[in-house]
Amino acid sequence: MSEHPPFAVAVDLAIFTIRDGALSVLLVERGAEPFAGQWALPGGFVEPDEDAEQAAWRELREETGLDPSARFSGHLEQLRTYSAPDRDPRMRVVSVAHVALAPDLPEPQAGTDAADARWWVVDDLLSSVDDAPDLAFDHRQILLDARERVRAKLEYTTLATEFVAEPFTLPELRRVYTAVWGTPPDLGNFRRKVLGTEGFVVPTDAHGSPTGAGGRRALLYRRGSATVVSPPMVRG
Amino acid sequence: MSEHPPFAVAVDLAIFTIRDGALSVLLVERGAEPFAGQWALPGGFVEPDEDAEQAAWRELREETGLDPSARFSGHLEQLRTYSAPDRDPRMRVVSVAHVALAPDLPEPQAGTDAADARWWVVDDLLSSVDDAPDLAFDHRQILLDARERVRAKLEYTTLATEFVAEPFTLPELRRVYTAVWGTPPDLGNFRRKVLGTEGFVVPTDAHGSPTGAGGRRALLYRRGSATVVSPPMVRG
DNA sequence: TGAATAGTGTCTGTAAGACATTATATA
DNA sequence: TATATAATGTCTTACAGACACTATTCA
Repeated sequence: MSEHPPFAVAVDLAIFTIRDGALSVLLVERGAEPFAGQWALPGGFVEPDEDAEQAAWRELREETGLDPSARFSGHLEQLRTYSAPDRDPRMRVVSVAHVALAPDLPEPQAGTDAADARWWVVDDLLSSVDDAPDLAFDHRQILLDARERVRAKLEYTTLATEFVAEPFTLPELRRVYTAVWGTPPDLGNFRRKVLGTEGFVVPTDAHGSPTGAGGRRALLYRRGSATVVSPPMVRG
Repeated sequence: MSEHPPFAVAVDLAIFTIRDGALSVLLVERGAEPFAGQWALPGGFVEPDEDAEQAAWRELREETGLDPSARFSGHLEQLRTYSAPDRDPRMRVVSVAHVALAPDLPEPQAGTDAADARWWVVDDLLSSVDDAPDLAFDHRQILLDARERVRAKLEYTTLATEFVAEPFTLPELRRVYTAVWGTPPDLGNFRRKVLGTEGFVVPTDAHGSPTGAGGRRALLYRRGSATVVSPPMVRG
């Protein structure tokens, strides 16, 4: 036990957002071996003076091209660590995977060692549609676990509000659940649950913009201070 | 980003059991620096040919002195990874912490580099009672997170059955919840929930042993195939 | 018989499921 | 006006909370 073989420690990120009503994830096309030309979750190595969470924040800023000084609107949390001995053909690398949620980020920029970067519809990636790429490393498994984490957390937390920009309407928030769970929660019951959970959302006195297709204009809300929903919302 | 500084990767284990009605955790007294003489969670370095989970199983067998060939009755799962740059004064070590649950294990044996090993009542360790020791490294934080994981998982999974040896009685199972949550669930409601959840427990036709103090003898059950409890049990 | 423990039954309140209905906007 | 969307209301059912009651064992 006095041995401690050298490892590299990396972070990988599943950065989710809702685009066109679909849960989407940011992938980068690898420019270097291994898996050059294949799509992968963004990530990088942990530096000597930072912990995994700091490294994840740094990668998040780099990959999304956000101003480092700008306050990130969204959520970042550790998912789990992947450590199969052969998960990277070059050497022994353990990856501390993270999940990030954000409202409508700008179109991504290809990073320094990425050939390209773009948003993908998660269900397309995971249900093996025709033109869905194989993901590099064990990133398909990470993405599966990350999606399940997000699905589960929508049930018993207020995390869904991290997917919408403030101020937001309840129909917008409901579309988050629809995208993540694949089926829309009942309109009336959804409103009852959200508005009946103290601190889930706080009302403003303003109305949203016209919907474009006609129809009543929705009221606007901001995030409340509550983080847990008890009893949980249930998946349709 | 082509650098990847060398790290050591370790696993640490919070091994829980119920002893004398109290949630208890196995600690080892460190025999070597750093933190020699202090109490710590058992753990060790990940070997080149194994992943973190395999390393955790190996450490679990070593620390509990179980026959490696014997089937372990219990549960092991990854908790989270701790990676603060200064968490080990010797060098850069990231630790993939795990949680293990087991019914009444035998008294532990001190391992090769541990001066001693014993069970501690978790609440005594975490509420800073007089003779409660400071834990080595960041193990107090790991233990806090591990306890919260166990508390939460009792709510929405059948994990409590991993704390009792088969066959078991419902009063025994109820004492698990009492120990973990600190307050006993209502007797009748507890039975209704457990028996009403398909596959939580399966009845046998046998009765348990006399209680010693008089009283009706409880029926015996085995674990069912269900893993989730929905809607969840709620903490008293 | 009385104390201790295991097990059953019942009333009540809360909240979810499944709708129907009303309100406000645009074309 | 018709249509589309947002918001509210209502009836029913499932289930948890609280607690009373019965059953079985030992001293």
